[in-house]
Amino acid sequence: MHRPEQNLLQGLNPQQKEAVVSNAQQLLVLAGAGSGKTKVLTHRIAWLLQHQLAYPDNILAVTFTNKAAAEMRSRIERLMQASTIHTMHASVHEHNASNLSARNMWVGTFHGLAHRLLRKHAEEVGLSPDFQIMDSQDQLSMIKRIHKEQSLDEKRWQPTHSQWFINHNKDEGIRANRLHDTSNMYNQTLAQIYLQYEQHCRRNGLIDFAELILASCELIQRNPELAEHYNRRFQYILVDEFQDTNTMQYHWIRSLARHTSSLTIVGDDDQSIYGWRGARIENIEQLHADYPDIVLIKLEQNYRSTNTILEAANQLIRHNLGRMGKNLWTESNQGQLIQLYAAYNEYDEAKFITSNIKRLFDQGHHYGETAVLYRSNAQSRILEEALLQYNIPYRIYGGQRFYERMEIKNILAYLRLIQNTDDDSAFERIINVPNRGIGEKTVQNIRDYARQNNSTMYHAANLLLQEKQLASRSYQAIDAFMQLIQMFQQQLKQQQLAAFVEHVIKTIDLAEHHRKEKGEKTEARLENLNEFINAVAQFSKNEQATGSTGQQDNPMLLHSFLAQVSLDAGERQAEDYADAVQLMTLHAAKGLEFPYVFLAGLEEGLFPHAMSADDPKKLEEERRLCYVGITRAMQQLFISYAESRRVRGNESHNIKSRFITEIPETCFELVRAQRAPLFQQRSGYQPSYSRNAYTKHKNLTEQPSPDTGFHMGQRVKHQVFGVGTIISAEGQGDSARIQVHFDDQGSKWLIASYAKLSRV
DNA sequence: CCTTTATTTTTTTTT
DNA sequence: AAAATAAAGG
Repeated sequence: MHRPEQNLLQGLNPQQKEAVVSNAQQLLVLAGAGSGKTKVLTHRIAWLLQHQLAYPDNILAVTFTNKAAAEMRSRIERLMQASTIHTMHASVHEHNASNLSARNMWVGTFHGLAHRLLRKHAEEVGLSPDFQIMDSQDQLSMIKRIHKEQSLDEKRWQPTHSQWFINHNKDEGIRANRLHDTSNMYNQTLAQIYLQYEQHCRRNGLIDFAELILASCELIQRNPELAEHYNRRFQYILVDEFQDTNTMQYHWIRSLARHTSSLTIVGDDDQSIYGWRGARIENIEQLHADYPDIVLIKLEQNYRSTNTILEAANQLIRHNLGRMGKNLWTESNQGQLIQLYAAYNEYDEAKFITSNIKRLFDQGHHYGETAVLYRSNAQSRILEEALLQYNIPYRIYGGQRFYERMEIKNILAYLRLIQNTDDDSAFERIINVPNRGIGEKTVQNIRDYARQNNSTMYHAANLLLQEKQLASRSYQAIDAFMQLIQMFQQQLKQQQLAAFVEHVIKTIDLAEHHRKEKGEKTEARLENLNEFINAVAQFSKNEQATGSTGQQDNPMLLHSFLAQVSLDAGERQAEDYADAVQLMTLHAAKGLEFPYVFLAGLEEGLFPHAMSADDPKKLEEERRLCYVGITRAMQQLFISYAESRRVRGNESHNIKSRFITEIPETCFELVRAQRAPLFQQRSGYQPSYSRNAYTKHKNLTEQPSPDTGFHMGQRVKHQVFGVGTIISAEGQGDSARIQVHFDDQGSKWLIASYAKLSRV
């Protein structure tokens, strides 16, 4: 029989062990990609429990994504079941067994946990007890409304900029009333918008993401007793992905930890990729300043990738300055070289990727072993088309999320308005969905009236009805709408929540509404609505099982459902278990690993993105993003770039990404055209359907080639440069270029259609 | 006030 | 290329 310690420490390397058992008051674990950081975190928690250094409710573990939080929770639960923690504790504290449930542990995202704090103490920070969370879309619509109210010039004052301004200040802990720089009109106006925004939020009972963190910080700061309470409770605070924390999140940790709690910080400065969202890589340095005695442990042994992949990653990231310094190593074998493919265009790239996936599948691999990673979501469409054509099952993460779909946002807005009539975003969104004859002018009326009376739009609409200052058509329409909402409010209590939601959808006849709109999305929309009802049913079931809500308290149930929805963007659960290729952005890929990884679109302007080109700091973040991408791969990595690509409707030509050249050539194996010929000389006649690049490309590679094409390695003669050998070629049609190494003149790129080469 | 059509904008990543 | 917004016509 194993001693319990062996269960938890078995298979760990010395550094990992040290991190798991450390009794340092502050511990910083710099954990490279694939070095087993989640393992260390979960095992450390299990270790603390096992040795009775902590009960579950003494532990606070913070991550960034819901996925990571769920993963951590389930791994801890598995460890607790496997080891003898439960029995050991139970024998000592039989009377207190309920404390031992993992449920008492606070494991979650920053936003999720902050939300939990605020729910418990809403009044103390002046929040309405039934406040709701708005996502960035809702936030933007509120800001647009404010801009309209202030009648700001739409060209000069962009709502998105105001949004950035507000969020940025909140992330730094600055409230509107602290903005004293009124030296110029510009700052004055922004401060004014911010102030207005805060008022609107309060009036509507809404808070945004940044507010969750900021308000809970203020809560702790202003209430020494509460601070004391949570301080004593959370004796062990563990933070994952620390490099992605922003100023307020770090503050949040500090205010909960003070000096009495033990801090375990895990992070990797090389994987900081959320600077654009306020993340401060400097927080790692700040940590040393704030806690001089902090113990540093580096995890540098990688258990994930082959030596080749690791070498590429190491060499790439060396181009960043001011790193904390870390060099990953592995005992694994060399592995295969990185396959580098220069595609003509994005379709050719997609074909390269799909045909390799197909090949891997034919060799007996599962589709699920493969991931395709890209810089921006827009790239997924072409890949998707190609995968469909090859009949390869795939799953796309991110992009259009479930709860962000229009039809879902609409039904959510109904539910939000039913739950809280002060929610102006919800009110505006659905007052005329489906069409009930309330046009822009009437809405503007309500908006103005609300502003005059400092009230919410729902309230203003009621006032307008009472005062009968409306044209009879609008009067009837608004009256009907208000009665509809009131009726729903009463019916909410009379049936199961899911049934109620179904009832709402039926009553307002969203099915008919979506049938009327053009396009072929109707079916999908209705399916999504059904899925939404299922989600509600599922949620109700879970809530009732955990007993946190009374059985028949529908308003409460609806309230917590809405809160959950805004915090959890809603990954599609459907087809979760199907064997499918995984498509996602590089950001979404962090923390994951796959045997086979394709990095697509490594072109200057796309990756690194043009937005980052002029700022060295941003460029370094792009490089870290690339580093993250490379280190996702376990067995083999494929990198591709396209010579030309359609961006926002028009074609653009880009050179290959600097990141490719920063990786040693010895790591690569260049993939040339998969089938001869390399390219075709443009013929005089172009059939009309060849405007579709995909069709064109298909013709190019799948039909036997006419003899007019040139081949790699072929000897050719140029009128000026003389005789040479074809060493490379790119593009097709007009843009087809070839690189010829001339015997006397060296290598030159030539446009195939102009060069007038003759065969030797 | 609604529907259809023309025009303009889009900035990349997400809790 | 798609989505959001503006303008026109009914």
